[in-house]
Amino acid sequence: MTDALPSSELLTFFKALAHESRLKLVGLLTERERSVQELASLVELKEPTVSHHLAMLKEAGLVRLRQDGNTHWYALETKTLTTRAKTMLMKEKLAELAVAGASDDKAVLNYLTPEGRLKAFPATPKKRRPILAWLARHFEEGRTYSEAEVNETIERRHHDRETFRREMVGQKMLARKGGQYWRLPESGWVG
Amino acid sequence: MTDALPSSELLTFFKALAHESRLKLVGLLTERERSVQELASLVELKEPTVSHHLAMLKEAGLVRLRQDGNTHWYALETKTLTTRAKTMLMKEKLAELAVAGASDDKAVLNYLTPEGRLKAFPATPKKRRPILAWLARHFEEGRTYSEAEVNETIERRHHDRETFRREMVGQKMLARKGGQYWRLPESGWVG
DNA sequence: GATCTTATTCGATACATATCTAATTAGATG
DNA sequence: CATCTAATTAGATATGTATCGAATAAGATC
Repeated sequence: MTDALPSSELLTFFKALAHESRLKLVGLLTERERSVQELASLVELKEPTVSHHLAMLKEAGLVRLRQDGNTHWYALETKTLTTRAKTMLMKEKLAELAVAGASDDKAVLNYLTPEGRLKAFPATPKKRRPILAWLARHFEEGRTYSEAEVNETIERRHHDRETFRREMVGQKMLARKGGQYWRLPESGWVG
Repeated sequence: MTDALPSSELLTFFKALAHESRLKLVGLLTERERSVQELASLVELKEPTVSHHLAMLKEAGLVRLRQDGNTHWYALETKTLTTRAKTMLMKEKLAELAVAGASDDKAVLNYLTPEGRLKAFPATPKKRRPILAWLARHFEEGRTYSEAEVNETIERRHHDRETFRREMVGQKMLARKGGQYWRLPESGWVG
C-alpha cells in the first residue's frame, strides 16, 4: 500500500460486517443485549474469539458495552446501522471514496480522461502542482530512469514530455545527473 | 468451520465492500461506467487485480457488465445498493442471520435464558429433540466423560441432570459403558 | 486477602485473500 | 489467418485476520 489512508468510517463498517460470525452476533443482538459467555455459547466459538469480534463491532460503532459486575453486556447500536444505510444511498458520499488517498489526488481526477490520461494542464502553478505530484508518483523510488524512459512514462499520460519533465525536475520531484533521473522523497517536493 | 453455511447474500454483499480498493472502484463507478483499464489506472493497480475485484462486486450484484468489442464496461448496479440498505434496517432480516447453521438451532433460541441456560423443556418429543441435540453438542467428540462430568456439563444448562442424561442416551447421542460416557456421531442420532 | 468468575490480552498457528507476473482467451484488424 | 488489444485465468507470494490456549486483569465472594 502506498498511502496510509485514514481508513474511512464506511470501510471499518463494512469490514466489521464482512464475517459470518460477526453477522451472527449482530443477529443475536437484535433481540436483546447479551453477555460474552452467552454469545460464545450461541455461536459456538470460544470467548476470546467472540471478544475479538465484539471489539471490531465496537470499533465500528455497531455495539455498545454496559458493564455490570464482571459481566459485560453488549447491545446493538441501531443508530449506526441507520446512519450507514443512508450513506450507502447517497451517491455523492460514495463518490468521495474514490479519492485516491493523498488530499491532492481528488483534484487531479478532474483533469483525467476516461483512459487515465491528462486532458489539460492548468495555467496557475497552484493547480499544476498536484498534477505534477500525481505524475511523479508514477515513478518508482529507489531506481534510476534514462531520459528515454522518463519520456515514455510521461507520454503515457500526456504528449508534452518536455514541459512535464522540466517542471518535475524544477519542483524537486525528480533529480537529474548525467542523463539519469530518479524520484526524490516526497517530503522535499516544492509546494 | 463446522457447518457449510449457504453464505447469505448479505454476507457476500458486505465482503464485497469490505476492501479499500473495491470501495474506491464503487466510488469511481458512481459517476459513469468505466473500462477495466481505466479503473486500473485510476486506482493504481494492475488490470488482473482490478479484474479480480470487479468479479467480486459482480458476484455481489453490485456492478453489471456491458461488453463492447473487447472492452468491458462496468457500471454500478444502484438497485442492489438500495435493496441491501433496506435489509440492514429491518431487524427481522438481521435476526435471521443469527441462525446457527443447523436448522435445529433456531428453535432452541426460544428456550434459552440470557445466560445461555435452558428456561424450560417442552413436553412433545418433536420439540425436545433439537434441544437435546443442542445440549449433546456441548460434549466433545473423541473423549470420555465420567458420570460426574456429564452431570456437571448438563447442570451448566439445566438443573435436571437425570432427565437430560437419560434422554441423550436414549436418543443415541451419548453412549454409556461402565460408568463412562462419550458422544456418538451425529449421523446416528435418533430423530 | 485467597479464590472464583467473567472477560480481555497475548502469542502462535492456520486459513483466507490481495496482488503481482505469466499464460490464455476472445474480439478486432490488417 | 497472423497479429494486436483488452480482459480474464492460473499460479506464486505476501499480507491479513480468525481462532484457539495460556496468561492476565478486574470484579465479586467467602
